[in-house]
Amino acid sequence: MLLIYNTLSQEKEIFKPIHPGKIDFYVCGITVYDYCHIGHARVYLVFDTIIRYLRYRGFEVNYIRNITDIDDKIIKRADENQEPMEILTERFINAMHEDFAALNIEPATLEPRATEYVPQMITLIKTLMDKGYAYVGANGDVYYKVEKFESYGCLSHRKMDDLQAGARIGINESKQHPFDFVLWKSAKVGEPSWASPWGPGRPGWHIECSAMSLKNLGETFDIHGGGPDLKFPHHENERAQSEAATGKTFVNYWMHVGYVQIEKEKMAKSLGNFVTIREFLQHYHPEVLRYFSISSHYRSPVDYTGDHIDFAFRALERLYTALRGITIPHSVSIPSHSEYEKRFCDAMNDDFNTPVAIAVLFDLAREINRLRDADSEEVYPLALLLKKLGNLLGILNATPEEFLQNLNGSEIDRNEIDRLISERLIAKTAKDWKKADEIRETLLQKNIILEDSPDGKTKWSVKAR
RNA sequence: GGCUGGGUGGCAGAGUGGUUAUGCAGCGGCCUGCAAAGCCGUGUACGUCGGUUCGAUUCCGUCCUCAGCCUCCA
Repeated sequence: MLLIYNTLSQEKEIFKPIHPGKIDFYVCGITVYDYCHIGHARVYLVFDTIIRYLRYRGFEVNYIRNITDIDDKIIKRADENQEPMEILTERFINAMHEDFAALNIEPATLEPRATEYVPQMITLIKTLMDKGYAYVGANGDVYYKVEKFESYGCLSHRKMDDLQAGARIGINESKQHPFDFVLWKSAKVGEPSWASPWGPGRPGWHIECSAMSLKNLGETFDIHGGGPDLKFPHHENERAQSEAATGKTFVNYWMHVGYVQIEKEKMAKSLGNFVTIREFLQHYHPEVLRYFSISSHYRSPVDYTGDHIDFAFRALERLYTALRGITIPHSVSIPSHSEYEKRFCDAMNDDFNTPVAIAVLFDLAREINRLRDADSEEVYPLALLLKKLGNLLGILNATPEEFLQNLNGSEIDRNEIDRLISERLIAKTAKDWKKADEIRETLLQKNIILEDSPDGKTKWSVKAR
């Protein structure tokens, strides 16, 4: 039994897919006009983890994650850069793919681009016009008539009356109601445009996702996810458009991830307080960001600080240390009915409780350490299991050495470290403890920590910053 | 002002009507040339004030307080 918290009902519900064994999953993707930041990373890392787990549970997951490649901000940025919009979007789509790949986020099953679905959007807007849910405003833009959709506000749990018309929304005389939102924008000079029954123009943001999901997943599908800031108005509007057009339930389960905050404030492009994924990866191993993203529950906000990133690093360090130096014989297989795996699944089945699932990993690591200290053969199946469960969460994919000796952002190189260790071994053999300790201290100053093994060898790792 | 979600031990972070995760840090021990790592042991935690209850951190109400949304935003 799998429980999923549904934003619409605000309750955990037993998950029932429309088609047994198959899940249609739509997540709103990126508007491509800049590099992705840590806030984006968390959302897509979270859904990646969820989808990995669903697939492990045997579901065939059809994962659609769109790209918004036509939008006001894109046009503005292209204009600022004095470059064609397509060149700009292509560049940031490529950058996004690089970043996501670096984070080991599995590719979506399909990645539709808004500009490829303009005919479907026009058809959808026509349907809304025919049904009386849309009108052409005085300025030539086409608007959605919010008041006609009775359950408008249900998803974001607000009533039309509470929305305080005009309080924070500028008065637009072309609209019949302040909350009516644009479906089709008539073209301005020099802007990209498509022909339509309402003249040349371009689609509004919300209609994109309605059209792309309708085309690829049908009128009703299982799960719709996205960042928390999309709940209102984007998802509310999507729902209003889709349900008005088809007369069917749009989505069965709505999922929203918590914010990434920085210094107790939301991280956002518009606030300029963001750290990009690629900046992060210059200093840290990608799994550190993943661990940071899933070590709190996906619906909770998390605060991005150096300390919290350190915690994530240290936690992974412990897991990798448990696996370090264990060479698993090929004959060993993963235990089939492990209590650890059961606890792990129980946690994940409860609305993807990754913190509890991770706690199981640590219990496993402790057991591995114990068994290894006791020279027990039993260590091998458990090490395999730890790797398997870690991989399900998208961590422990590297070798312990790759992770523990990740020198990104360090000021010392591998050869220098090896040289100093050799020098120290000579000193140690001569029982010159003073010199041996000096070398160890020198390396520690550069964030390299040494460990002497009983067999006389010395291992090194990078310390948390 | 409306809506949403929080306030848990030194920090982070789960969870539960009674047995009180997990990680980091601390303390004691084992191990080590010394360390590190690891192992063993160790901590009168649940914002306030009331209520329900044999018993509440967990349920209900009050209050205080934090964050987010109500405009583009993952």
